[in-house]
Amino acid sequence: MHETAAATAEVDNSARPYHHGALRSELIAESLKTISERGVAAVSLRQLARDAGVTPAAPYHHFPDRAALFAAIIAEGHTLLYKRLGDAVSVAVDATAALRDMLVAYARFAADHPAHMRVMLRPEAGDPARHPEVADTRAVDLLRATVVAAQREGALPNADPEPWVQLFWSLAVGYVTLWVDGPVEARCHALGTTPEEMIERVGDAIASLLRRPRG
Amino acid sequence: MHETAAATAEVDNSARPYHHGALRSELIAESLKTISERGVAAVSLRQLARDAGVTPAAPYHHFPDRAALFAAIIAEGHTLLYKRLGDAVSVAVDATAALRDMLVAYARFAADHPAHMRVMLRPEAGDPARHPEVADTRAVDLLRATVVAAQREGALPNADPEPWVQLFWSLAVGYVTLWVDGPVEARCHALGTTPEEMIERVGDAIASLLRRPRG
DNA sequence: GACTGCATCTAAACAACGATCAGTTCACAT
DNA sequence: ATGTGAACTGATCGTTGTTTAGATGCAGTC
Repeated sequence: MHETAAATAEVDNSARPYHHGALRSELIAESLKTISERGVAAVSLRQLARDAGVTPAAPYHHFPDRAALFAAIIAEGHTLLYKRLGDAVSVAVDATAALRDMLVAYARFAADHPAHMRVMLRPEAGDPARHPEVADTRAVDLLRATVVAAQREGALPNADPEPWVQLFWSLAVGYVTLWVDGPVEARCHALGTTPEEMIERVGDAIASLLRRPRG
Repeated sequence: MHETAAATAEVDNSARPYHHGALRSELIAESLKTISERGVAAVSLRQLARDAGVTPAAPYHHFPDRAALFAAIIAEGHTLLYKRLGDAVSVAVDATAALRDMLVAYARFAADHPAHMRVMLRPEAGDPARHPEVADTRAVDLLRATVVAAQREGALPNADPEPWVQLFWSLAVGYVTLWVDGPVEARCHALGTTPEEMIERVGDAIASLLRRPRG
C-alpha cells in the first residue's frame, strides 16, 4: 500500500476529480450490490455517496429523492423482466407451455436479479403517482396475449381472460415474494429440493391441469 | 375546552399517571392505524411514543427494537389468518371448494386486516432468525391437508402434494401482494370490477380446472 | 482563445429517527 | 413497612434524508 487509505472510503479520494463522471450509474450499481447483500432497507443515500467518494448532497443532482433511485431500478427491472418473458414465450411449443415457461422465467429473473426483484416488490418504492415509469404494463400485456392464445387452443375456457391473467400474475409474484425474502428457500431445503426445481414443478402442476380434457 | 392541549399530543398529558398502564397494546394498536393509513415505512417508534404521551425510550421496555414490534404484529396476524382459513375449510362442501374458499378467505383477511398483511409481507420485519414467532406453519399445514384431501377426491393428481401446496400458497400471497399495495385496485377499477370480486373469479377459475375430468 | 451557461459537486445545516444508559417512580409481594 | 423489579424519564449518540447557497469545470459560442 503506497497510499494512505481513508477510513471508510472505497476509492482513492486524493486523485479524484471534482466531477465524478458517472455518479448516477455508480449509485445504481452500488445500490443493487447492497440490496442483494443486505436488503432494500440497508440502502442509504449517504452511504452510497461515501462509497462513491462524494458528499451526501451529490446524489440529489441525479435523483430527487431516495424513492427516485428505486424507481430507476424498477424501470430497469421491468425491461429485463419483459425480455425474459418474451424469450420464454417465443420458444414455447404451445400456449400452455408458454404460460408454464413464463412462470419459470419470472422466477429465474428473480434468481438472476434479486436486487431488482426486491425493489419491484417493495410498495413504497414504486408509487406510480410519483414515478409513472414503475407502472410498466408490457409484461402483463404479454401474459394476457398468451392467455388468449391458450383460450383459442382450448386449454382455458373461452370466458373473460382477466381472471386467468390475474391468476398467473399472482402466482408468479407470490412465488418470488416467498423466495427472495421468504420461507421458500428453507422449505425447499427441508423438502430436499431447490427453489429453481420447485417452480418447475409448480409450472408442471398448473400445466397438467390445462392439459386435462375440457369439461 | 377547559384544558390546554399540547401541540402534538393526542392525550391530556397533565392528568396522565407516571405509568401508562397499557403501553404495549396501545403501541400495537396505533401502529396498525398508521400502517393502514400511510404504510409500514411511516411507523416510527418516536411518533408512537408521542401519540401515547410517553418519552421516546418508553417503547423499548416493551419491544427490544422496531423489528420486534412488527414481529408481534405478524404473530397476531398469523393467528387471525389461521382462524379465517379454518373457517373457510370447515364450511366447504369438498376439497376443491375448500381450496377455492381458502384463497378467497386469504384475500378477505388481507382486506379486513391490511395492516397485519402489509407487515406480514414485509421481509425485513419478519426475520425468523431473530423472531421465531413469525415463522408460523399452521396455515400452510392446513393448506397441505386440504391439498391431500383434494388428491383423495381425485381433483388433483396423486403425486407429491408439495408443488400444489406451493402453487396455492404462492397464488394467495401474490394476489394480496398485488392488492394491498399494488396495481390490482386500479386494474380492477379499469375492468369495471373490484378486487373482492376478482379473487372470487380467480378462485372459480382454478376450481374449474380442478373439476375438469382427469387426464 | 476568452467568455459564458449549466450540469455537477461541495460545505454546512436541519429535523427526525433508532437506540442506549443512568436514574426515577410506583405497584405489589413479602 | 419494606424493598424488589417492571415501567417510565431525561439526556444523549450516531445516522439518516433532505435543503440551501455557493464553488467548480466542461461544452459550446463569440
